Amino acid sequence: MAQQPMYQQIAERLRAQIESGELAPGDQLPTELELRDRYSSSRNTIRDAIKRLTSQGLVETRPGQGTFVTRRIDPFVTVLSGDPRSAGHGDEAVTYLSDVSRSHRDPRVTTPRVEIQVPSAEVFRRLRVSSDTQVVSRHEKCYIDDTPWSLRTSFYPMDFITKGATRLLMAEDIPEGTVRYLAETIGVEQIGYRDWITARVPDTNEQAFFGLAHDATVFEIFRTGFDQAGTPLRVTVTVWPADRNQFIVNVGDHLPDPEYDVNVGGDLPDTAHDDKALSAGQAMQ
Amino acid sequence: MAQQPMYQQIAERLRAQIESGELAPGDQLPTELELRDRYSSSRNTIRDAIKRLTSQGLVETRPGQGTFVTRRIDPFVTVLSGDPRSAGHGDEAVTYLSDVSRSHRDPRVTTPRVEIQVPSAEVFRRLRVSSDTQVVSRHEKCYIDDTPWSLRTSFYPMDFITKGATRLLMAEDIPEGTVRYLAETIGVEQIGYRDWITARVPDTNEQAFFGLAHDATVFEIFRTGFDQAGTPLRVTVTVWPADRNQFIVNVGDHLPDPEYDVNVGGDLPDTAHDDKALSAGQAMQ
DNA sequence: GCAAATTTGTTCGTATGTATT
DNA sequence: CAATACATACGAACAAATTTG
Repeated sequence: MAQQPMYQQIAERLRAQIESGELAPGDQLPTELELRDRYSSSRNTIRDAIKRLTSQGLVETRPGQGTFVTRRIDPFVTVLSGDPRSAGHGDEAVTYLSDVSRSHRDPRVTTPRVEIQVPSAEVFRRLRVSSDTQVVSRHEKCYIDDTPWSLRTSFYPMDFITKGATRLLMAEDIPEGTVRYLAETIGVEQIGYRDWITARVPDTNEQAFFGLAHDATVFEIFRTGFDQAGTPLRVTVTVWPADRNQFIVNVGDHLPDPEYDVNVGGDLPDTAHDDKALSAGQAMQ
Repeated sequence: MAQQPMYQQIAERLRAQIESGELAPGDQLPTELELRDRYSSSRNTIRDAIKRLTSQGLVETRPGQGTFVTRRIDPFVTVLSGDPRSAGHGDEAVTYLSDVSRSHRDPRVTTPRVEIQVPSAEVFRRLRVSSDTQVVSRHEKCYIDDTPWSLRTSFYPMDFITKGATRLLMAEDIPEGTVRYLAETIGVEQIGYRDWITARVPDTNEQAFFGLAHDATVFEIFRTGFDQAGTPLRVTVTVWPADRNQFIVNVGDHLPDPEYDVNVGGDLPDTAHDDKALSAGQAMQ
């Protein structure tokens, strides 16, 4: 029976203190030197233990300051199953997990940055243009309450411009939504869309914008809009940090309000994931 | 202009070799001692570099053997937007990214492990039972081609049993599906469901079952089924490793086949995420 | 505004343990 | 059993970021 390495044991003991509430969100952990003395080990072993907690999002370290128990953000909950004929990205309904903070939320989107470019393989496949074709891209940064929320880039075929949808090229918001604008201007109507959901680590830009560690997780959702002929009219790629975003898909009509799922039990759940209870339900046979 | 630390520079150089194909999937990297000599650093610095690549899923190390470029699994693609009246978890359509391997796929589900238990907070809130209520749980392990694919646990209210749906307690598959069984036996019909999508790190059981590192990512999807009265009739929690699973949500009718999104360009895309091309589209202003 | 103290980040060296071939 | 390769652990020194006096 091999015993666990020291740094994992220390990580477990610190984790227990965090999950028991002995170390509350926002609290500073003892310094590395204090922990070294407390656990009679070396500073490097303590650092290995803290790295484990960091990569699981339980703590975050700030150079020159210390290590702190992560304050979890009340997650933003986005409904992906919207109106097939109108929904662009940005038109999604956003719900919140807790009642208390709902009224304080303030979504904000930057003015789009417009580019003519040759898109990535993932995009041109979905837009069904050949790999050396230029397209129009519109890139926006989304915030809620000044917290970086998502990065969104939409791609449109170039011939929408030549057909008259010239406002796609303007670096300004299209208040009525690009879907309606395309319908009114060049008669291209969206009859539905498909979301393709993946997860990966953030690249350097995303780390900087969202303030994420290099080993954090982001959702990357590809939304392809289709017209009457089943032709893609748009591909929107949105990147969302997994530490502050969740998604809902409703299938069928007349479902109860999602918020009803949340607060019925009375108190809010722990902000941390309830690994223990779930593990009990899913223990190996 | 601060220069990057050595271990990050080395990680970048190794990453470049991997993404250029100079180091192909499955290839062994030079040993830590060889890399130490090649980059004139210490073994610990090399190990820090490799840790970065490991946490991003680019390489995996095997004690006693070496470090190898990750072979990416051809992802399993699951459609979440199914038939509102019938879909349980397990009835989803599964698509595959590449044509070549499609015919070789062989999904398999274990015999359910049935328990009477008090569920986690996340579950009892969604099932709308009070926090000390017992429910029936049915837990299954799902494989595709003998690759661990997902862990699924469904929770049903206890009074379904007393009303006559006793097969929920049997540790055996319900071939027609539990949704139809409940409709035929006790007249509880599902009119729709809601999926709630989150991502987190795997717990110890999940690491062991899926063969994941402690800092990998799993999707956790809560599916709540609702009956005619808008009452939850079932909550299914499914855990899917992010390295081998993607999801599709179709909104609107008559969308083209998802597979059409994939192979039109001819060749398959790189198995690695195309960070570069996307970053170019999303660079900071 | 500056210097000192504190705290984490990086890098090296070394030794020993464990897994695999 | 021996050789190889990664894993753990300790110690040390200096760098960089932040706070404090």
